[in-house]
Amino acid sequence: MIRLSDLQLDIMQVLWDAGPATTGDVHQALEASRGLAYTTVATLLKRLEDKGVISRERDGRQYRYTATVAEPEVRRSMVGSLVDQLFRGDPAALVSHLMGDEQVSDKDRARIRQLLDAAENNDGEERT
Amino acid sequence: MIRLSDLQLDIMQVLWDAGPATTGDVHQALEASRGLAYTTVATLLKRLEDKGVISRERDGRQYRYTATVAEPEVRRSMVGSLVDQLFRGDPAALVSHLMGDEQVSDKDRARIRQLLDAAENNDGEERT
DNA sequence: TCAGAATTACGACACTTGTAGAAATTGGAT
DNA sequence: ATCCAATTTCTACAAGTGTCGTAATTCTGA
Repeated sequence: MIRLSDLQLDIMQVLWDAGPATTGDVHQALEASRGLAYTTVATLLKRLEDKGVISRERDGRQYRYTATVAEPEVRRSMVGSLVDQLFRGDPAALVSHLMGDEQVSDKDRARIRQLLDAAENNDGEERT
Repeated sequence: MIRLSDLQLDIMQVLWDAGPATTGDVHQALEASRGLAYTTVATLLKRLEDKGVISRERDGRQYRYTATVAEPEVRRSMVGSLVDQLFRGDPAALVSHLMGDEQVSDKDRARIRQLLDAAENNDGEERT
């Protein structure tokens, strides 16, 4: 089970979005939102490598880091944990929660319905 | 924003499910799944109290702990974080993920649709 | 070739969490 | 009044995380 913290996720996001990146690239990408010291970013990258979720390859004087786990995989893992933790393993309960949450806009709710309808149609197709 | 770890959540779950409970009660409730030392449970409860998510009240020689945050509130908070973190703040993307996740059974998917249909009907009613 | 700028490596420190033993407290039975 | 068993408090330690500074290394332009 992969479990990443907020900050770790922010870094992975950079690698997922931009592909292989150097410490400097990541540092810059997070400049606005986080404003971390360059060396902090370097430390974080090293730890993520130790953890096995990214790898690096020399590129001139620097390293270029690449995610070795894909975003959907991390999502699966983390959403799964959350569902187990907070919804007794019942994904439908999570959706139910979402539909009743004021934090979720009506627009979002509408989109969720559309989405479900689309999925429903696909099933219909398959059964034909 | 409330953020609780697995173990912390397990403890809260006991308080949510069983209502006010003593250290011994919690210890026993988690015996099977966790097998923690009595004093470990005591430490955890103290920390949760420091954190402000539970309170305690003397009851004879012992304390009785009560959750001061409700389960839905913690769900809101934690699901919100997850959505921000992993789905760029888009709850529909989370549902989309759920619908495409092999981890989620067809039965679950069917239930989610039902659930959405029910919600849809309610909206219809309101508009009548 | 060699000095300076860029980059990496290493070490540090504070905080949180998981874990539990030792010490102190205390309510109740005798 | 006192002792015991239950309960709480205190202390501790190992991991993991957020955060950097200093030291070491290494290209590269002059």
